[in-house]
Amino acid sequence: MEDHHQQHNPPPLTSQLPPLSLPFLLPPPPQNPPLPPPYLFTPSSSSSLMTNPPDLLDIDWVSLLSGGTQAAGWLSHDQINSFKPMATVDKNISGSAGTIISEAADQEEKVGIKRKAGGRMRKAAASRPRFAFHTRSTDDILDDGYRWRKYGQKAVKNSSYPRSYYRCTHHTCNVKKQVQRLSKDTSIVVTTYEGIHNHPCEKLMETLTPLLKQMQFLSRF
DNA sequence: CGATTTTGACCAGCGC
DNA sequence: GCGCTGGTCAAAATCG
Repeated sequence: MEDHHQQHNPPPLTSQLPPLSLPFLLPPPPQNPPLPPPYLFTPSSSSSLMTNPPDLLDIDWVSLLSGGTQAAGWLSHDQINSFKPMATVDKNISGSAGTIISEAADQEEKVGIKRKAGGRMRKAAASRPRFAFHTRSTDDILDDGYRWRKYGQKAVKNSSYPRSYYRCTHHTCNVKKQVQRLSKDTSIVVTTYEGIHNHPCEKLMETLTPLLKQMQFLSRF
């Protein structure tokens, strides 16, 4: 890994700005179009995943980037494009679009899962927000601005492509995601997020820091 | 040399 | 109980 530009020394005025959060940056959710029907994701039955998916038109970046559990707003292509500067998401999905296809919080609670592996007890993932979405992309990895470390890969039934398991590299963050390419339509990548980031998006902050400095400078006049 | 990826092993849940 | 499957661990390999 190279530098992460962490030795930026912001001017004193930085501390006077309001705390930064993603919803602060996002436009209000549009009234239309209506939400598509929910597509439930059952961890133990990947074969039933995404039968009859909705059109691959829009992606719910509000939920995706804020780690929310609600498909609160469906964004137009223009709105998606307007987000390009705030994250490098578009780098890997340029010419592509995606959509939230499921929102399955409390799944593990429902089935009462307390897993073990390698002889160690795992933390029960109680009420971990979990949702999946499609992206049409040649790249398996969607650059969502966070840093991930791969901790496993598994061949799954009824799919000719393996499923990859990633964990957020931030020390205190326990967010995970699974990435899998659809065998039915190899141009589609299914990404499932589990949990909520408890830290800001590094790339987002990198992108915004110079902008904030500029705003601070201009606000002095 | 630290961070990340790869990959085989391990384990729990589920269906039969 | 047994086999199958999915999720995770951790040592080794690889990368930058």
